[in-house]
Amino acid sequence: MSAAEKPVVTRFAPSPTGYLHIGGARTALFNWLYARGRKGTFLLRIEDTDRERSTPEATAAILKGLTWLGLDWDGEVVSQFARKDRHAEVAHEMLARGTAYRCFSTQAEIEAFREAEKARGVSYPVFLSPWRDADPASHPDAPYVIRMKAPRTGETVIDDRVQGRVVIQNATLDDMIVLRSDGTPTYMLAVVVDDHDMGVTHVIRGDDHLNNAARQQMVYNAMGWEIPVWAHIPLIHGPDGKKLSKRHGATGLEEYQALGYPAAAMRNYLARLGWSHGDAEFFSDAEAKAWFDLDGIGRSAARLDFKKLENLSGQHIAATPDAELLPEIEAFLEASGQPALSQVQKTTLAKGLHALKERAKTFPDLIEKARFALVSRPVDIDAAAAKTLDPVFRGILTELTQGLQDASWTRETLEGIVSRVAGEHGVGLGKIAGSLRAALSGRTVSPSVFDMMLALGQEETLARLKDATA
RNA sequence: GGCCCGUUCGUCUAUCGGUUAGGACACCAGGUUUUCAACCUGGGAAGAGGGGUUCGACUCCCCUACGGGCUGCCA
Repeated sequence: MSAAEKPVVTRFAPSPTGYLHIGGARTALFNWLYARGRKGTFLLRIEDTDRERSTPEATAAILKGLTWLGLDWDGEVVSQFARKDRHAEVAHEMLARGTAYRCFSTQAEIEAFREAEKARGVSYPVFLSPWRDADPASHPDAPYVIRMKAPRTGETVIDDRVQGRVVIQNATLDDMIVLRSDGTPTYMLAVVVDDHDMGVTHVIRGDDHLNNAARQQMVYNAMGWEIPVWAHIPLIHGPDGKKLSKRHGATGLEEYQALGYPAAAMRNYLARLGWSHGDAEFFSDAEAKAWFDLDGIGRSAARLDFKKLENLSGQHIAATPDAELLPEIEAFLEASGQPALSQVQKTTLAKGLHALKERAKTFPDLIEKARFALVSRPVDIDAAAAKTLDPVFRGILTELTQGLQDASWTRETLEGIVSRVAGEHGVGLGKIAGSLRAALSGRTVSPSVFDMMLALGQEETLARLKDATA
């Protein structure tokens, strides 16, 4: 059974040298969707073999980011560093099989070689170790690295599900080091050993690894292991088409959380970046899992488009049931360091949510629009709103207040009363709504006045009206 | 420098030799409306350039340009 026929096992393997990059998040999403849509397994491995740059904080940030994005992994998180003995073991097995050899060339010698070659005009100096076929009896008692005995001629073909058939001339590749002189494994060895041991069937990763795949495939061959299905996906660029960097603002996943995009919207947006399923733009996780396929992945780099993310965000907020939305809003408040909602605020917000979510694009946007429900009396009325509360309209509002005193608190009744009062005074509904809006929210921009009255309740509504007309 | 990958509206993309090159976001105009949004209708907007192959190329091949990646005892 080939890797393509076995139960799917994918993995996300970030190196813990910083926050979870938006590009990495998408790679994780693709792996997750592929596995989850096929009843497969999605594993997580932290590539922490670079002891200089790896930090526990970065690992924690990555796990936190994935958790927020809703990408759950199976089993324990694997630490690549913890598996170093296994890596060394494989390197020595390669030695025993004759597919690797000890190389005693020093870094200084190799550097000197490269310099000399370049000076001679050789543009791609391939270091050929003199120890490749040396008699072990001639080995000095000195530090050495273990190099893979790579084929010198012919070509290595990467059969990639996204990039197609990619051919690399073996002559352009040197004998890569699999085990350093200090006995630690290099990345090229570690990934292969780990992917093999973890049973990974599909390697879905950024195309910055496309060239590496050729050398890694050689390790699979050297060990007689089955080659996984390769799928090298294009990278994500900033809005300007250039490589993603700090300068573009939001490059870390946690920044998107702080910006107030729902995780569901993030998954939807990221999935559409480089992948498509016909004309599907707005979809659920269930649909994404059912539709996601390697064939739908594009071959060119995509740019980040915050406008589209925002639009999708608004659609997801509107589509989320109130009962699920409220906890998400509270989580956002906490994540962005804002004060938690009081019981009263929560109750009022919950009642107005159905109307608010239709008009908000992000959580901060929703909070802003929910201002009327979050402030307490006396409501602060800004200058523009105060203009609508002139003596004439205050009189009308006073009358309206009386009319609302014993009203049954339903939309129909409220609309009836407000238009009746408007009619009696010969003013348009718009004018009276403006004053009402000012009294209830203190602003000239707010949700529908009826939605506000319903969310606020009779008691609070009347109290705010009395405050404004006093 | 070398090797590898890529190039359809401003952006994300559909198209898998024959379409008036479709959709979405954004933008513009109009409509609706108690404000703002939302919503509805309409509009402008694309195959990098040049050679082939073919009855016919956005689709296949080559070259150029541009963009990206790799080229470590980093991952």
